[in-house]
Amino acid sequence: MARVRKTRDALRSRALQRYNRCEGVVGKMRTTIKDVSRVAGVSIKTVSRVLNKERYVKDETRRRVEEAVAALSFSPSLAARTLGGRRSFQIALIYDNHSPFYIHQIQEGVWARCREAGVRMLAQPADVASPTLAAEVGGLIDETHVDGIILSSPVTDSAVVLAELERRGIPFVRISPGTNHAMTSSVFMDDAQAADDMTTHLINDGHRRIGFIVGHPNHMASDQRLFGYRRALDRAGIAFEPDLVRPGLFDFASGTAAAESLLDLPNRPTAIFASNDDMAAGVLAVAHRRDIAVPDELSVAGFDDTELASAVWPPLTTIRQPTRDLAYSAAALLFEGEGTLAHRRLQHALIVRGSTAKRR
Amino acid sequence: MARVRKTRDALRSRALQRYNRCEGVVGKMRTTIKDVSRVAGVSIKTVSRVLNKERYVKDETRRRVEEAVAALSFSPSLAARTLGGRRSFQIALIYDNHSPFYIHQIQEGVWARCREAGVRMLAQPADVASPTLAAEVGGLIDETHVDGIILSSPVTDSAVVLAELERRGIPFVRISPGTNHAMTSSVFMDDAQAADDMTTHLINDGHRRIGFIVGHPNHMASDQRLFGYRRALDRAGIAFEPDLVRPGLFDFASGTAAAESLLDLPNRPTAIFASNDDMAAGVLAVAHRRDIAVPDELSVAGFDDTELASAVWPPLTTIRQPTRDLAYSAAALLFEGEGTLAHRRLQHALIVRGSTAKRR
DNA sequence: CTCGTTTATGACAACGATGTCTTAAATGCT
DNA sequence: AGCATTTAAGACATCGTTGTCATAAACGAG
Repeated sequence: MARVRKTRDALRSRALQRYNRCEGVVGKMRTTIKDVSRVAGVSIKTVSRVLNKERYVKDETRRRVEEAVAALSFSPSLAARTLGGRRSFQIALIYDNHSPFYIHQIQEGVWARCREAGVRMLAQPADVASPTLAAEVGGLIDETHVDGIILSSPVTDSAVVLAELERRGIPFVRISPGTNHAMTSSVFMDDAQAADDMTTHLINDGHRRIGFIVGHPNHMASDQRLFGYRRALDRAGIAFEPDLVRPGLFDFASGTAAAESLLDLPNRPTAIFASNDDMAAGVLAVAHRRDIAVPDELSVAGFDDTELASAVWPPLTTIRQPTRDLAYSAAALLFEGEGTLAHRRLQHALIVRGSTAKRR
Repeated sequence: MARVRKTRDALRSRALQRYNRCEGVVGKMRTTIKDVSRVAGVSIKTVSRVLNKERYVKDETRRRVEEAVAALSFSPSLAARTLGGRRSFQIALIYDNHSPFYIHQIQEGVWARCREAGVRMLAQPADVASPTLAAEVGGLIDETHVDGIILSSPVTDSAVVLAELERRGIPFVRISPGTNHAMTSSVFMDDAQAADDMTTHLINDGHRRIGFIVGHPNHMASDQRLFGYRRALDRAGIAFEPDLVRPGLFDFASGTAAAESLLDLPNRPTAIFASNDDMAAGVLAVAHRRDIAVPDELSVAGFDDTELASAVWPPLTTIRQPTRDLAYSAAALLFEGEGTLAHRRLQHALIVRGSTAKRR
């Protein structure tokens, strides 16, 4: 037995040497499963089995193959796997979001889960306003054979994209969708409740005139945050004043514009709640420019708790949205979900920092 | 002639109908080049020629094929193209950078150029400190067959990665490399000159004690910026004081830490120049906290001109680094370069905003 | 001890494109 | 008109895996 083993090992070792020599001479040919099978002394199918952790491989055989893989530092061709098999080991993350912080966290979260699963992530920017969006998504799927898709807001609510995905029956998960919650798998937080929490916090601080800057109209979350703001006012018995609500686009510039007009009001608000941190930073800038002390004369609140929230002065009271975790969970759902419908709600948190204070 | 044409068209039209019917019945089989060839009434090779814009296809034939492609909304399988052909229509962008703003712009730029070229971009986070980095990059190349690679700082200066890429002879371009400029294709700006410009600007404003916060030690640009700072001091005949230089990590927290210690000095600086905007924002926060007026009592300067620079108060005087353009150019170089060595230097700009002022 | 079942492995086709080679028709030149 | 060259299109092998099927050995039950 030991004798036989030794001979076999010797044979394999010689095969390895031959292989190495060849590589030196011929130049650079790709290392393939065939090379591995030769070195390990098994068929390519067996190597494939080991690679895919299939059953019915003897421990001893598995060991030999794994050794060969390591010795040749072999990485199987995704293209071949995709073409031959039923999986592509790739998923796509489709987003159209203009906040770098936000999408950075989304990418991070999805990527982390993909890495664990040994799956590649294709980050795909898109334009929800484009009339060719559905075709582009379809093309992406055809080209790459992705096994699944993760949609980030606002692509989550593009009817044409959803229809295209349904038509193809490709698994997908939505991150913070605004519509049809029940129809597809998704991960989300309660935007309305979060906005309600923040508004209530401001009310508890004695504020009665609270300005609100709405988010980008493409994002369903914008409506929900506005809804939460109104609900909190209602509950507190404070009349809703349309004048105190201004449109925004989730970016700094629209935040400053909205702040200017809010602070121009004859009876200006004592607090401004912006639908995200970027716009809240815009409010802070306007306040500074006009020498309005924050938080003494004006409380300012944001939403998202991106890095920006702590980078401005004073640091923003904001809602911590578990962005990275949402993304991670979305990927997890995609991998574990196996086509079943599932939902995951993650908790938000009210983060109180220096930009808000009791009304004086 | 017209008769023949008509008959042909009729035949093709019927083929298309048959195809559509089949799809309805059988379910969802991928649309392949074969389907296109059937509908267009040509061989698959001819379709392939049209797809790849090869010569030797009659205009009339090309038209027919293009019509068929459109009618079936066919997108060729990247996996098959990769496996069969010599190109993969994919490149990888490898980065390890903790500033979301920065990498967002890098991704944006590379992606824009890729889109023009009809090439997919694989965004690949990495860890320069990881001992397995080279192996991971090698694995990436083997798995995906990428046609080329773009390296973003600090991966640009990982000796093991560079060696791996050279060994494989895969085309690559570096964005803002710190070392061996001449050896590989790259796009960059003059970090030393930019830091020199900023320092000189502060000196011209009457500042003599200028604090400096160094960037992340992994980034070669950090050294160069420090070098530019020293050069400007030298030229102005100002003695270099090691006490005025503090280490940083390119993030907000390290900026505040450095600022704290600089402002604790018995004879504190009248200006602080941070090696990037995130750290400069940290300086601003500390100044606010200590009630040090910016820019009246303290001038603060950043570097990069990310969105953060305009989102803080006062907006930062900074160096505009053409990040997006660097990335775009890097991709352009990769596509046009054809293996030749090339370099592209892009201009930086000194952006003066409210965070710096003449020394009082 | 025999027979069905599980375990373990290999042979071979298939995936959907491109590369190479072949062939036929059209064109240009004497 | 005759021949070389260019243009145009197809047949078929190929890329590197996985899926399917076949087959042999080991195992368990009666």
